[in-house]
Amino acid sequence: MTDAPAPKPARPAKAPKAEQTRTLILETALRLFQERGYDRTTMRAIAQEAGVSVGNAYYYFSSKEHLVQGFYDRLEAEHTAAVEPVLAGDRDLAVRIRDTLLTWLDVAEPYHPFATQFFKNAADPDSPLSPFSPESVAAREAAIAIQQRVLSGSDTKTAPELAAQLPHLMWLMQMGLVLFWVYDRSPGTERSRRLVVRTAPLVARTIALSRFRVLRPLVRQLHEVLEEFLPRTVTGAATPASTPAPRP
Amino acid sequence: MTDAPAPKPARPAKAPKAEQTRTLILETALRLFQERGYDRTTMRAIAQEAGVSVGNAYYYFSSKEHLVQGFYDRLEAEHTAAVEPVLAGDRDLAVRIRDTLLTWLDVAEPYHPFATQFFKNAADPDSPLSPFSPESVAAREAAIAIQQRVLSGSDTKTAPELAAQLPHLMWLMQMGLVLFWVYDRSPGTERSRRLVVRTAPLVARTIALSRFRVLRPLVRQLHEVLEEFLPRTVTGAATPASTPAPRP
DNA sequence: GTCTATAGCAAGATAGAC
DNA sequence: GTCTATCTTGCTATAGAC
Repeated sequence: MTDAPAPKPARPAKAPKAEQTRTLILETALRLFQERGYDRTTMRAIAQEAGVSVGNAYYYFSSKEHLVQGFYDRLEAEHTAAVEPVLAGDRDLAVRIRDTLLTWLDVAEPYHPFATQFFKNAADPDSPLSPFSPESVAAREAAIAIQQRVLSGSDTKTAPELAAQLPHLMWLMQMGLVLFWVYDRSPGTERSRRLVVRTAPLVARTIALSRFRVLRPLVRQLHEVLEEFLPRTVTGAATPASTPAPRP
Repeated sequence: MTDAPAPKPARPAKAPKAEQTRTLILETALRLFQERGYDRTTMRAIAQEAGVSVGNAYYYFSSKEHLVQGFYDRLEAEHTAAVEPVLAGDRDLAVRIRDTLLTWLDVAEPYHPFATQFFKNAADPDSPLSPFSPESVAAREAAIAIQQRVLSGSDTKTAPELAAQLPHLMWLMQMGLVLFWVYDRSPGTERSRRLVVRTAPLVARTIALSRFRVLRPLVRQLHEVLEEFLPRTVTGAATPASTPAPRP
């Protein structure tokens, strides 16, 4: 292979200049968000700081919210990377749950000041930033996949009925933690960490207990409720034809 | 006493004119919210429709959000009234939980279209509309008090350790339902109703089971976590000196 | 296809006069 | 307490340069 010195790359991921501008705008926005907070960062300021026109910023990101989606994806990617040692480590379920969530708190920590500010947009059902929105499918599925590995890599056996639903359920719990974290004003979000440390064993124990005889009818009932109300169990593979009727 | 014909009233609840203007603005706003939705109701429109200036509207309500607080309080009052027969009725816990929540859904139903629009503001920790904000204490305590009556009026005995915390916990669950309801796009929010019907027996059963031997350590652990993380157990009466350190 | 410049709208919020 | 005028900012639109 002769190495081509030409600056003309065979097949750039996108037009290189465009991608560059796009990244520049995103980076600038994220930086300003972190410096001044979401609300106090105007589109004008982002454009100016990035050295582009307002129109150009809107050319790449059709709204201020869409800029945040970039942050969203980055956070998920960072967590996925950072949590790897945990998933490959200890097999004790309580430890795995705890460390997975603590890792998320670590990764998210630097963004806490401005995350709280745009969180309200994430809570809007109509916003693309909502964790339940179609735009967030990728990040959501990645997060659920992590929970699945938390479970499957542990030495705890789960009630077979719940196996397929537990990762999704645990993701919901994680959303609860995010909610708590957003409201958490303690220094270093110490309270959120403490909540995780205290709750993880509780959750692990509950999962383990779900195989107990006495709890069988309860678990069965829970299974049915989840079956009906969870959007759809993880990764289309499992549970082929269990929904009574497809919702249009 | 000579009756003074002067327009100077002895001690009106507030300056009468002021109170009148305030109420007028609030009623107008609530009406417009219901007619057009939250976002599409401008402060200009509210002011115009109420026959006052924009500045005047802001004199009484320092932001658009503060206008919604009025709605908040009204909803809580309506629920309190409507739920009375339920609280005085059947002693079966599952039934009480179910009907209390169904009643809430009934009361809230007319507001669903615009409630979803301002919900995002309620999710902002810094907003006075947040259910956890100081401004919402009144509505929150009222809601928790209802849950307390749901429990105390039932024939189910609860684990003594959890007794003081359960109402608060059930209120949290109710907040979860509200979240689901906000996202619920099914006709007549039928899915929310179904969720209540399916979940209420599950919750009642879990509460009943909490007295079981096997679950004792779990319940104890749960108690400790709640003790630490619930803002403070209902109505200052109970649990006098259990917090480790008062947060400033 | 990428980008600038600029003008303008809508709507939340504020200042200061009366 | 109330008003008018003004500011701010997210967002759109257009016309045109490269």
